[in-house]
Amino acid sequence: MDAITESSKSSVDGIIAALTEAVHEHRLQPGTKLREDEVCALFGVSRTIVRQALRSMAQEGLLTIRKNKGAMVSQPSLKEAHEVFQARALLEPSTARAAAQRASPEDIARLNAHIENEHAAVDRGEAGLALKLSGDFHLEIARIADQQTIEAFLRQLISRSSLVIALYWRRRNALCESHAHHALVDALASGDGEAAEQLMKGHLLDLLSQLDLREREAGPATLREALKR
Amino acid sequence: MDAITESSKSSVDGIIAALTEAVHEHRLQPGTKLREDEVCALFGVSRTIVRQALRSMAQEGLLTIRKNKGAMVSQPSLKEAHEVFQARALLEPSTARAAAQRASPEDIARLNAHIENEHAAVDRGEAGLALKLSGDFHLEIARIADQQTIEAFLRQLISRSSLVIALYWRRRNALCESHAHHALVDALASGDGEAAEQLMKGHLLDLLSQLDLREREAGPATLREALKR
DNA sequence: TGACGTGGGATCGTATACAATTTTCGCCTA
DNA sequence: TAGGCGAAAATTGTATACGATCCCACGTCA
Repeated sequence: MDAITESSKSSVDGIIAALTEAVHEHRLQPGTKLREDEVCALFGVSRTIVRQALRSMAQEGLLTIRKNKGAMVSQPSLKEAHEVFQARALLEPSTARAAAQRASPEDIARLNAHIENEHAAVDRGEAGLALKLSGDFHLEIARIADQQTIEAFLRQLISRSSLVIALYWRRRNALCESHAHHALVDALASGDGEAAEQLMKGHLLDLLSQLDLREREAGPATLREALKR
Repeated sequence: MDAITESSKSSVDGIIAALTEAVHEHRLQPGTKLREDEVCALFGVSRTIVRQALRSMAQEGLLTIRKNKGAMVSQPSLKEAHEVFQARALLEPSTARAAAQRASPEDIARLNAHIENEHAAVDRGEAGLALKLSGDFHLEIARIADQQTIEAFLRQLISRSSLVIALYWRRRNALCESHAHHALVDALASGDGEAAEQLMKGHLLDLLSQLDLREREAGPATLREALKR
């Protein structure tokens, strides 16, 4: 975790933003422990502020706090991973449909700029940044749909998707989903809600298929079992 | 706010539970201000704990906190009210379908007991309690579907529905939705997912139709306008 | 030598003290 | 008497102090 020096409206929000970004970009891996004093030193605030930030992120599912054990980046189970993508499958397609109805030329321009940035990040080999931008793309669609409630849920689901991807991503190279994003923008630009809904549904299924969510066979139950040659 | 004396696993969780229940039962109305010291005195804890509880509830949308102004029970706008029910319409029908596949006899018994309690509360004229139980019924279905992620979202949406109902409910007497709940249980008991999904969809539309979510015409813009006879 | 217990350091949980901001109310003036 | 100014009270925001719990290493004893 590098030195982070930023000024924000609220110290708490700033810490949340910085830590969340680090998780989204996979600079903070699932399982990483976040000691309060350490975060205090990094941001130059008291534990009061840091604890507010950590609790807030825990409520969003990004961190896990166990009593007297501190906070760590969450490690979603297989079941949780499935649930996250099932929830996204319920929310995002119809949101894309609504966005198609409302998208302004400025919105389309912004989305295209987003895709540009994704490409640039991929070209520079910054996979983490590309992943974060990909998430932002999905969020932007909810914003265009003008659905703040769903947008808030989606923000949470996309955050947790980052964790799922960190844990269960199959091939490390291929993150070539910008094709799908491009097709989506086309549908949005032409106001074709039905197409946007179907494309989003397919895109999410595609993402899901690139995860390795098969049940791991449980490791040896006993030490004796583990050592049996 | 009455005296609340309960022991819970965590003080914070206890306060959240008590305050949330009070909001659900409409004993705490939208707009009510919650001063920290007041809550401290009621529960016999320090402000540290109370502030944790208030912030947590604010993140769920139940309270609104403005900097240096304190916390109050949220007053959802018309737009927010629409969004809450739109989100429920996306999540609940398919959750009911999933629940129909998984419901055990014990689950059905529990749901029927729920409906009994609702009836009893209505008979005793405790409208607030009946409303809370009605919300719990919907949550129970998500629990049966074994979808913890969606259940968490639904918990939030149902909480906020309580606020919407407090603000926009049309007739104060008729809360006769137990018919709908009964039909839903029948569908769940017979494992008919399709029927459960449709019933839930209809039930939510029915609820929505009982709200008065028409746009209020804006009041006179100027004082002069307001005084014009 | 290894298992167990114990002490100290590290870390988290809660309460309190202090600072900043807002609200209230009395007083003065036009 | 209405309005505005200002000081004090009330309330929230942040930091710090203290207590509880956990973790690890060291030492003792079989």
